[in-house]
Amino acid sequence: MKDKELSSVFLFKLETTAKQFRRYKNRVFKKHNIDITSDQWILLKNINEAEGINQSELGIRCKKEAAAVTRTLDILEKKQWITREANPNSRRVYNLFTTKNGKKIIAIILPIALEIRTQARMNIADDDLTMFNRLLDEILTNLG
Amino acid sequence: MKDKELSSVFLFKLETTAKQFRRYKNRVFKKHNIDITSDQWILLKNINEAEGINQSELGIRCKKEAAAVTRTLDILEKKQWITREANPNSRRVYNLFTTKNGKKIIAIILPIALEIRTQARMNIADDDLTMFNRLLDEILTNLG
DNA sequence: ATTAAATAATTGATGTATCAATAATTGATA
DNA sequence: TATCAATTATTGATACATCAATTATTTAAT
Repeated sequence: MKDKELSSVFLFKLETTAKQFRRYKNRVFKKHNIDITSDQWILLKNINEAEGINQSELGIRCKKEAAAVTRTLDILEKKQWITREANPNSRRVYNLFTTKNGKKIIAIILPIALEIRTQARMNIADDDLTMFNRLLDEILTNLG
Repeated sequence: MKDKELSSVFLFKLETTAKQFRRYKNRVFKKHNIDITSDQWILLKNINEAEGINQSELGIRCKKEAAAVTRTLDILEKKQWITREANPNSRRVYNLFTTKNGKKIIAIILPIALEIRTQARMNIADDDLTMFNRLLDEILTNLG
């Protein structure tokens, strides 16, 4: 492949694959009749893994902007899967917790999420994934 | 790295890198005072590479849904960079063409787009890119 | 202690993604 | 040829991404 082609193809493919992955997750959730999106799931899971985390930390952890975090949390709150609790030490901060219902839906989704990951990496060896990760890191650095 | 980690890390990184790349492009365009987004650019460039193409073919080529194509073309049309011409053989179809202004902006953007690609693949060898492409194809197949 | 700077979260505006439904037209089939 | 199916494009609804601006609060500096 020519140089120019190689560079544009891999970047295009990077974007379309990421988009396809997101679409795939959303469809699998829907197929299981779970009313959640892939982005809502990322936040929900991460709150559960760090109960009490605040919004800005959650945004850093999930690589989402504060504005997006705010709005997606509104949805999760409406679904009663999380709560925002006032932080006793700072009135600016909300601490985030999953609710009982939240934990229920997490328990349902976890095995499905595993299936999704397994499917996505089918026929790809660990070594290749490691290499893949390294290249993604390199690209991220380049775009830093 | 543990198996589970490896699988979830690489998928997360795939998505965040794609997102970062998109953000990067938009910022570079803005920095050059060019009023275009990365998605508008993809469509504009592809119309130019296949003048007369119709919307559904353009969508396939750019891996975008018809609805998204329609709306982004509305924007490009408003900016007077493209036109939708009635197809004489089928009243359902519009043929897409870049305008004079469209070609002007394309000429301005092309070298910038090259810079972006060059920056993104800095310090990455062709062989690695080829391998990277193969893995992306594999993942795409898995999610097909 | 006051003022200035930084931080946490929200809101508004615009653009894109996706699904679902629809309109208009064309193609296939019986 | 009349009907049914497929195709092309659009629109509506909802969610997310991003930038910019704003509010409220906290921290730092003078």
